[in-house]
This record gives sequence, C-alpha cells and structure tokens, in this order.
Amino acid sequence: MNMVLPTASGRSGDSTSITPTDHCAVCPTRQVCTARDLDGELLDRLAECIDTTRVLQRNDLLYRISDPGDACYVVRSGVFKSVTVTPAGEEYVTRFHYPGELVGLSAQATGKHTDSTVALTASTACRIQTRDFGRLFTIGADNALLRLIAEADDNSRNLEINLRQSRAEARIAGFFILLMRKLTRLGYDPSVLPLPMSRTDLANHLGLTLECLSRVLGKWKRAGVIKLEKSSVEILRQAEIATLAIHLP
Amino acid sequence: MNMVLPTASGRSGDSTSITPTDHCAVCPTRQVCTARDLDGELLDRLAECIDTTRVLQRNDLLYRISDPGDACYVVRSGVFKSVTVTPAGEEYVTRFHYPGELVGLSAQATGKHTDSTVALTASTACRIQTRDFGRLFTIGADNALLRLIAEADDNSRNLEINLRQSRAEARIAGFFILLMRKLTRLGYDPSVLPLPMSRTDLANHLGLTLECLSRVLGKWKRAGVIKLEKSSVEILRQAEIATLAIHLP
DNA sequence: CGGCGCCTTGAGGTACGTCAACGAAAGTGG
DNA sequence: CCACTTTCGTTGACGTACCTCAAGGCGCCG
Repeated sequence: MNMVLPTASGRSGDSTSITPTDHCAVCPTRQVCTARDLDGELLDRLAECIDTTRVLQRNDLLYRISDPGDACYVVRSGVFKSVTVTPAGEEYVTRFHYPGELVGLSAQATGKHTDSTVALTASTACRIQTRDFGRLFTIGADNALLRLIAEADDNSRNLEINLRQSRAEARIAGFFILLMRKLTRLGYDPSVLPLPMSRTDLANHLGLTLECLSRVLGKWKRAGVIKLEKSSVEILRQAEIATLAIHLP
Repeated sequence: MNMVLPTASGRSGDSTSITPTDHCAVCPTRQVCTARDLDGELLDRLAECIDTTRVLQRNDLLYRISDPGDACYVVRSGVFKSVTVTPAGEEYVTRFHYPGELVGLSAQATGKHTDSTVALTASTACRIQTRDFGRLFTIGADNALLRLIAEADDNSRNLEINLRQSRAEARIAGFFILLMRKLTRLGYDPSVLPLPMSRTDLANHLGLTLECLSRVLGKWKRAGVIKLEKSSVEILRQAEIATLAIHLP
C-alpha cells in the first residue's frame, strides 16, 4: 500500500518490543537518527538507553494526553499525527511526524503530555526515557540528539512561517515543499508524497476548511500539476508548486 | 520606561561580561531558569558552562543569520525578536523571546543560525556553548535544561495553534493570553503587557497586515477592553479577551 | 442494495488584504 | 528652537479569497 515509507512488518500492539541493537544497524532512519555517528560498542550502550521499540498499527496511540511525560520518541517508520484538544473541545492537528523526527518532547515542561499522538499507518517508534538523556550525552550521542531537538525546532519554525501565509494555495504548496524536503533528507523519492491522513486532518493542520483544501487540490489536479492517489500525492510539476511557496526560507 | 520586565543596568555592548556565579543567585529569571534547582557548589560548576552573560542595548544583535551555531542563549531580562529572511527577501518575525526562554537552538540542525535575533529593549542573555550541554547534564542541570527545551517546544505549538485561527481578533487575543501566561509564570503583573516591538513587527509575527492589527486594537480601545500605552498594553477586561481566544489549549 | 463516512462542488456573505491618503511622532540639521 | 525629513501608525473605500451553509457524488461495509 504505502511503498514510500518503511512500515512495520509486525502486526501486534504494545507488547511487541525489539532491542535497538538488533535494529539500529538496519534502521531506515539510520542516517538521520541519534545513532548515525555511532558504531559497535557505542551502539550497544545506546541500547541501554532505548528501552523499547514500539510497533503500532493504524490508529494505535503512541501516547495520550495527560500520560506521564517521562519519555519521548523517535519515529522509525510510518507517519504519526499529534492532536491537541482545547478546553472548548476543539481538536487541533498540530503536527505530522515522519521518520527521524522527535515526538513528545514538550511533555517535559509540565511532566504530562499535552497532546495525543496517533499512528496513521503501521509504524514503529523508539522510546527514549528522559531520565536517560544524560546518559545519551555521555556516550557520545550528544551531537546527534541535539540535532534531533534542533530539527524539531526548525520544523516548528517552518510550520509557523507557512501558517502566517494567508493564501490557501501558498500554505498547501508550502506544506508540500516542506514534506518534499523531509523525504529528500530521508533518501526517498520527493515527488511522491505519502499522505495517510484524512483530508479533514490535513485541512485542520493547515488552518483551512475541508472545502478550501479540496478546491485547491482539485484545481491543481485539473491543471495537471499534481496527481491524486488514494493516500498520496504525486508532484508532476514541482516548479509551479515551488513558486507558490516562495515565502519559505 | 519599561517597569515590568527587568532590564540591563549596564549601557555598553558586546564586551561587557558578567560571571554567572555573580548573578544567578539574583537573576530575575531564577525561578524559570536552568539554575532553578541548583545551589552552592553546583552553581559554581554551572558557571563553567556559561561563558558569558551578554548585555545588549535596543537593536543590538544577539546573533545574526549564518553565524556559527555553536551556542544558544537564555534570556535573562528584556525582550528579543527572531527574524528569518526568505530567499525571496521577505522577512518573518518568527518569535518574540521573554525572560527565561531558550533562543537559537535550531542552529544545531545545520551548524549555522537560520535567523537573526535582536534585542528590542536593553536586555541581557546567558550564552551556553552547545559543547557544554553534556556537562550541564552531568552536573544535575539536566531536568531544568530539558524543561527549557520542552517549554520552547510548547511555546511553538501554542503559536502554531494560534496562527491556525483565521480570525484576526482571535489571533491577537491569543497572543495576548499567551503573553499573559508567560508574565504570570515569571511573577509579573499579567495585566500590563510589555510590547516593545513595532506594530509592523507584531503584525508580521501574527500573520496579519499592519492595518488589520491597528483596526482591531483601535476597536478594543474604543470599547474599553484595553488601554494602549507607548510600548505596552493594559488589559482592562480580561474576560473579553479570553473569550476571543478560547481556541487555545 | 442501502446506509454511512469522506470528499467534492456550488452559491452567497463576510472578514481581511490592498491601495491610498492622512496624521503623529521621532530624529536631523540649520 | 524650529522647519524638514523620515518613519510609524491610523483611517477609509474597495475587491477578493476564504468561510459558511447546503446539496450532491463516491467508495466502503454491512
């Protein structure tokens, strides 16, 4: 179904766990992960800091709101969404998380998660207990860990810039461009964007209505700029998308 | 002039430096800073990790775009703005930084700063070299440092949620509410918001036009909801602002 | 086949952006 | 100290892009 992003081959829920030493060497996110600069002995020590690698199916929760924030996660494969619920009951799809991204860090501010994170496809994620952060620094994973944190910050800033753009086409184009950059960094084909989320979620995330998003995608499809698949979008003429998103850094 | 936020008493630029041990004990951000949980001997060790406390005047640069990203900063006093410039030449005021906030972390992703950060008032900031992060973890500042990072992430998410709201009044109200929360956390009077930035910068930050911002503030002023000062806003009827910002978590 | 999400398409109103003129404040130089 | 310039903020008129409300396809599953 989703040939672009690595997906979990296991099929069960929370109880499945893999030791990182088994998998870091062959991890699809190796090049962007904390483990990038490590080898041999250091990888073994890293294993002590990553207590479980969780395997999730579509709609499985990685963590839910008000769970204790004693751990954060790195996406290994698949796609996740983070949802925040306001006191008024509104839901906001704050982030989509692709492989190599750090998830759930903000829980350290209050000790509890302030959002829920859900798998949109069959996915895997590495769990890092925050009490082990110090150890990760001392075994030489500090640079890579800082880079993960910094990239999360960088992603947010790009998101914010994109949301400041009021034109719907610009926002959607910006979202596509940012996603293409992520895919390129991961070594995947950037012209096929895996979009396992619903239109509703995507519209919510972009601060647009479902109708507006639908209209723009329809327009681009008719113009031959994109090709809409069931759960992905193929970019046929990247230049036109790029010119709509010139506002991004 | 600005009685609300602590400002630097020194008057010179980059060359002034204060050792943290002199100042952490009396730092206005003590309660929200990395140093919060430390005392005596640990504070001394912290001193080795914070190489200079910089004193800046209005319009002084904390760092500029493409500076080496070997350090980040914690605001001690005053207010900063971060500006990103797009290839197309557009400027985006991505963040405003108040005391206790971590600044410049995203540079770790690429090794260079991707934005410039400027003091909006007389300000001070602690410089933390990233190569010292590991040491901060080992001397017991890990929880506090993680909290700073997590709060930065939390701030971004709140910002993003606020920008998803398309109504101008809701966005401005949301900005005010978020700022009031920050001031409350710092122990300041949350009803007087220090806004040392220009209207242009604020509008840019909120993804609105100058005119739109001006109209909303004028409307609220006429309605007696706020009182506009030269570089601050007094919230007279908080309830009305809060109802406009119910979309925030 | 019928029901139900999920997405698309349509018509109409409104809020924000754009353009433009005005006004106020701050810095400059004589 | 005062005219000048420049920057910044306010106010107004108008068009347009998006939101709202509503109806209509389309795939999925029973």
